[in-house]
Amino acid sequence: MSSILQTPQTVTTAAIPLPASPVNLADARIRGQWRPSAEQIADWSLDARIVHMFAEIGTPGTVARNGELYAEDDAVDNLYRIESGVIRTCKILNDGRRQIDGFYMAGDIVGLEFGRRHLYCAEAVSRATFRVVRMRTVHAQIETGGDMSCALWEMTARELYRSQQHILLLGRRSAQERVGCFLLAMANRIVGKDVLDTAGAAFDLPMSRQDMADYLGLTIETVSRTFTQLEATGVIALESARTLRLCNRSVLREMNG
Amino acid sequence: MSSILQTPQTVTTAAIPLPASPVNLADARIRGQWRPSAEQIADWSLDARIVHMFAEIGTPGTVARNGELYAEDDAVDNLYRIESGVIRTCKILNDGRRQIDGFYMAGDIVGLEFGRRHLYCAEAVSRATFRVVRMRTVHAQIETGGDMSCALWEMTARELYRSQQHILLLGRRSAQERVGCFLLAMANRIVGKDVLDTAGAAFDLPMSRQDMADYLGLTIETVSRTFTQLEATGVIALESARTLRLCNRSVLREMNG
DNA sequence: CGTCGTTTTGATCAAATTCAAAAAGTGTGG
DNA sequence: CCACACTTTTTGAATTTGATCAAAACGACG
Repeated sequence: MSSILQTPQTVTTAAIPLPASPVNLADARIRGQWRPSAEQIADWSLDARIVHMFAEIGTPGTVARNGELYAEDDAVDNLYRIESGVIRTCKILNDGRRQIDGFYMAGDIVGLEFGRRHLYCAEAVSRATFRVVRMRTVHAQIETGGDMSCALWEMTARELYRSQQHILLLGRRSAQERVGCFLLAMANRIVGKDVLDTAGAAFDLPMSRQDMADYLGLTIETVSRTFTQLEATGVIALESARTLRLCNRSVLREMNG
Repeated sequence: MSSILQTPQTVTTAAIPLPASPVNLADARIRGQWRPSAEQIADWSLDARIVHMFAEIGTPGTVARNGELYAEDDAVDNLYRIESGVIRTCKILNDGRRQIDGFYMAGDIVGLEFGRRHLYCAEAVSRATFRVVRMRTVHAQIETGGDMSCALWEMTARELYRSQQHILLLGRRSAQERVGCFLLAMANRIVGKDVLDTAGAAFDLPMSRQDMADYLGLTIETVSRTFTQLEATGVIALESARTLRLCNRSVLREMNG
């Protein structure tokens, strides 16, 4: 395919300056890992339509700790919106190794897959409450031509983003970095994004060391030891096994690469 | 819909300023990883609408080896459909560590993200040809109410599926298992799914050991040694560094867990 | 108080990385 | 076709990280 004409419009190379952007790139790079840039997040405002759908036609429910929302290979026919508690999605290899794919908390949507059957199961880390709608209903809404399918796309894209960050975490990071990134992300998630510099805010980790290990691709002992190290170096302070404070966020942020 | 753009475009490649840093640049990601169940795959027939869109309004283009389709943080404004060659998507941490997110081959769609800016860059493992359409055009199609948004959802869901498999690979598998799974997936992708038991078919790996290492979260040395081991145990046969045959697929399949 | 599940700590061990160098493969120009 | 430069791949030895095995400490709860 010999082409003589080069249209500079489409394909950019490293040599071509990026379009001017309000976002400081260096900054974006620093926090690239766990938090999408503010800009990115803004783009992803979850369609209010989804929220309303759950509020209006969702059926409330609860799961006890370790209870199952659905199992691996179950048909995909419900969509859940978590209202309280924490859900984990995970897969168990045939020799017993477990990989946790993600943790879902209030406001998160669980159960969204395009295929017919679930690849991962969904279980409650702690007792959780939620609302369910049937996928059939969601599909019906799509048929009506609203922008429901766009909302589904958005949600799936967000999941994809999380997965990609997770890949980065598992592929190229040390145990310290994994735990550090995880804690920073959890803190942001739990105490909120606005208290970035309120180093003092203590919060509770909802999941066990084993859950963290299975999310981070480490053993429970390594996770525990890493906590001890991070405490020894003053990066975090443990008030109890599950309650901690981030004392040095900049160190944690650096771990983000 | 008459095509507005018909001029083939070429991305200059030889001139791409790849810093000759000590950092090794490895290549990209694999589509069709880890075999979804046949059922799963069947559900995911890619909307023919997308294919036709590229055929009709896509602008052809090429990238040379190591050339860039887009960089990290570039605006998301094109969608690419690969026609030949291999593309990798990857991210480089600030200390030079690289993670390859996926490898894309003929028929795959590259560049799909919901956010405004790319999280990963896309580079050519080998000279590649493709067709581009502007995201703006795609969005316009969505507005018209067709099922384009459903197709986008489908594609994103497929990406998500692959990412999740990748997580499983990186989180809980040994070097041998990683390489084994990878080779099986590549063989399925390259020689086709129908020759599952044609153990003898030799095929070429399009990417370097470094690329594989960066995809698998290993070092290049470990990948190389693992090849040697797999050959020694008769699981694979290496005709040259890049050409191989899978001699014992059942062993490889077991590595999948 | 005793039991059970979780977390921490300790002592090895193994897998993968790192550092270093040789070998094999590619491309160029004479 | 060969020599030379350069890149990719393989191999070796030493080192490091995290895993494994084992047991103690801690906490919640009947």
